[in-house]
Amino acid sequence: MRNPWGQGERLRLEILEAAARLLSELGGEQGLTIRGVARAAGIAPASIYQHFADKSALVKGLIDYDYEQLSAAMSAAEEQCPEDAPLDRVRAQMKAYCQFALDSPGHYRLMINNRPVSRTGPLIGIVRQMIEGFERCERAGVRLRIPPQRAAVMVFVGTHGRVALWHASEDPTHAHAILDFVDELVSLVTE
Amino acid sequence: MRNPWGQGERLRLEILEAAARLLSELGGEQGLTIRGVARAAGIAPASIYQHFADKSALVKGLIDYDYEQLSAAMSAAEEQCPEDAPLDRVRAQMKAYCQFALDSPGHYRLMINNRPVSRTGPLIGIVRQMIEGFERCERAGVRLRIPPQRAAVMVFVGTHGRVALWHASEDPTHAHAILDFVDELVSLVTE
DNA sequence: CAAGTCAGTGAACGATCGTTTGGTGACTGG
DNA sequence: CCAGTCACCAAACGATCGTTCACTGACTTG
Repeated sequence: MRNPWGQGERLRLEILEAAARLLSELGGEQGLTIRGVARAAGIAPASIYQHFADKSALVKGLIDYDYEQLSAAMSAAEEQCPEDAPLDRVRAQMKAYCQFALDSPGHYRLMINNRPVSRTGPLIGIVRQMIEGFERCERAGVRLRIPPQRAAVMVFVGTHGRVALWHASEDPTHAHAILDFVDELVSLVTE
Repeated sequence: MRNPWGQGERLRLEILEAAARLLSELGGEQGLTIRGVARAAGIAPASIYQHFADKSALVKGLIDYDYEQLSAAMSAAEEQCPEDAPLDRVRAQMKAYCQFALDSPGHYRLMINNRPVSRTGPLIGIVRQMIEGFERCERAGVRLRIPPQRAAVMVFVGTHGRVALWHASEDPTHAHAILDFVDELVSLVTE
């Protein structure tokens, strides 16, 4: 008997990567089909079902895959900032969030719209990360106009709104405008 | 020859209203089909094509219909506020915007996602309305922390972000939380 | 009354989708 | 070598979709 975790798991990942590639090309979940993913992965549609129970399982796997990428990007951006500049760390985190949304609009929309924003979902984890960031700011002496929880929600929600409208735009302004918006949001919640 | 603008235009409206009803029930454009609209309107699917060239024309008509409703609701809310309280007028406008998005999530998402946010689109008109509101505030002596254009964009974008996340939530908090968020946004851009 | 116009319809076409099935070929342990 | 296991696939099924077409019946016009 062959080891089911050797080739098996590797192909599962290859399918997810093919799905991610396809979603990036499509720019939306319209057209993200079993047949399309199979074509992108170079296998037969029926083979998908060897690794995923059904389409919703594949989409769920893809979303988990994407959240890992986003979370890693945000952590990396944070750790690239000096420890003694907590506000810069918050800004860097949020800008990494934006960069992901700008680079992969299809993925971003899929994550937001196809995964209920529950109190235990991955999005809430990101917000909590932001809250901790603002709490560190306050402890470091940064004056906030509102409590750190509210500041984090405000910056996060505002950023999401800006990114969502950018996605809906037919004439996307340059990315730096979205990143500047993050700075503007942060400066609004600080004194 | 019968007058083509008698029964004809009336049935066009009935189809649009049936489509609006269906979209409200569905909660999303998934399932908003020619066949479904025809069933909701009590006619045959083929009859739709007597009034709309194709499905995209019907959707476009529905979106226009929705923007009229939203714009009217915002204007009505504004005019219900006293003339000498410009900040309250801005708040009332934005809350009417929220109320529409909360009452008709399917319509709201359709409007945002299926109509490119161009410099001449209906959404920009709403933003412009907000800008004028904040300019009136400034002339009336209200102190803003940022220029009125930026304040309007900030409040509008933040509100959209909050509403969009509410739509994605599986456990929708009560509507007043979203309306409070508008107040919080306004208080952030004022001194 | 006859001719013409037009909204409305039932039935079908072609495409696309998720999913299932039965079989094939490569590889395994004994 | 042989029986067993498993990944993989071609083909098909059933459903749903947008759209087209030939036809009908009611109405208007002359």
